[in-house]
Amino acid sequence: MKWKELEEEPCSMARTIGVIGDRWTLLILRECFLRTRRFEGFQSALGITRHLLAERLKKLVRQGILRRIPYQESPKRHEYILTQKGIDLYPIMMAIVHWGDTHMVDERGRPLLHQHRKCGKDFDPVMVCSECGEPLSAKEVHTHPGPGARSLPEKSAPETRKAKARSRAA
Amino acid sequence: MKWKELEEEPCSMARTIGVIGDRWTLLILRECFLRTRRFEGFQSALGITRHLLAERLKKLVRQGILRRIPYQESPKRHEYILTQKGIDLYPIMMAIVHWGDTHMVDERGRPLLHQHRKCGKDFDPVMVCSECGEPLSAKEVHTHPGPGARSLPEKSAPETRKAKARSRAA
DNA sequence: ATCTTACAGTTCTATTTTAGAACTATAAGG
DNA sequence: CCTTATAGTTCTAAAATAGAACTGTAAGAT
Repeated sequence: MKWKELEEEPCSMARTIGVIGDRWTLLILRECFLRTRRFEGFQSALGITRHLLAERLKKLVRQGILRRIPYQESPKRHEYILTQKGIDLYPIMMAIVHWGDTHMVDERGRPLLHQHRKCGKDFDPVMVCSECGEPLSAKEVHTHPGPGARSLPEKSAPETRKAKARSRAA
Repeated sequence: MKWKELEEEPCSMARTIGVIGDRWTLLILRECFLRTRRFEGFQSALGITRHLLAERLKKLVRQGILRRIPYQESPKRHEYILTQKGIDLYPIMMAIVHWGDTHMVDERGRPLLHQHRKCGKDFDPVMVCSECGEPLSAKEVHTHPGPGARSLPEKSAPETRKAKARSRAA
C-alpha cells in the first residue's frame, strides 16, 4: 500500500490518516487550535524545518483544512486559518490529549487543563453514543459493513495449529 | 525537535504523537480493534512490509499498548493483544473514523457502520464534557496551564505590521 | 542612502526511514 | 523428502526529513 492509495481505501480511518496521519501535521494542527496563524509562529513554536512546514501547510490548504488568507499587501502575507472541516478535527485532538493525560503524564501532572466555558469547570472529554447518550467502550460496539464497503470478511476466532489438526481429523 | 524528544515535551499531545503518531502504527491499531492478533494477519490486511511491521509491533509492546502472548509452543508463536492502555485508544480511533465518515466518504457512503450493543442502533461518536455532559466545541474550551506545564506564554492577537508601526508611533 | 530586521518562503546536501524483495528457521502434513 | 504455515531478519534502492543557507520585499533605524 502506497501513501497516495491510502486516501482511496474503503476505510474512513485510512483516508483520514492519509490526510492528517503524520507527526508534523498533527502538531501543526495543535498549534492552529492554540491560535497560531502564521508561518513564523508555527516554525518557532514547533522547531519544524521551514521546508517541511511550507509543504505541510500547502497540503492542509489543498485538503481544505486550512484557508490561506491575506492579511497585508506588499509584501503579500498570509495567515492560515482553520476551516470548518479543520475545526471538526477538534474531537481527534482532544481524544489524543486525553489519552496522553491519562497514560503519559509524569509526576508533575498535566501540562494543560481544559475549561468548559459553559459550565466553568476543568473537564475531560468523554465519548458517548449519539443515539442513547451512554459512554462508549470498544467491546460494546459491533462494526459491520456500510454502503461504501468493498468487502470485509468476518474473522473467525483464531485457532491453534493443533486445534486445526484436531478438527480436520474429526 | 527530534522524535525522541517528543515524548518528553510538556504536552500530552506531543507525547501521544510520539507513541502512536505515525501512519502504520495507527493502521496496526485499527486492525487490533478489528480483532487481528497475529503477524501474518496484520501483514496481509495492511500490505505493510514485514520489516516495518516487526518494528512497530515491538515498539507497541515496549510502550505497553500491546501484550505479546504465546499461543503455542514449538515453534513458539505469539499473539498481540491490546492492553487496557491500548483499549483506551478507542476514542481516538473512533474520532478519526468519524471525521473520515463526515469529510472523506465518496458517493457510495460509509465503508463501516458502528452499532451500539446497548441501544441496538448505528451511532456516531459524540464528545461531551465530563462535568456537564454537553457536547464540546473548540471555541467553548479555554486552555490553561496545568501543574505539569513548563511555560506557555499567552499569545496576543496578531497585529499587522502597519498596526504595530501605528502603536509604536502613538 | 545604507543597514538591519521581520516575514515567508525556496534550495541544497546529508542523514534517516521506508519500500520491496529475498532469505532463515521450526515444525506439521502429505 | 517436499510443500506449507508462521514469524521473523537481512539486504539494497527509493523516498522523506533534518539542518543550514539563500532569496526577495519592505519597514524602521542610523
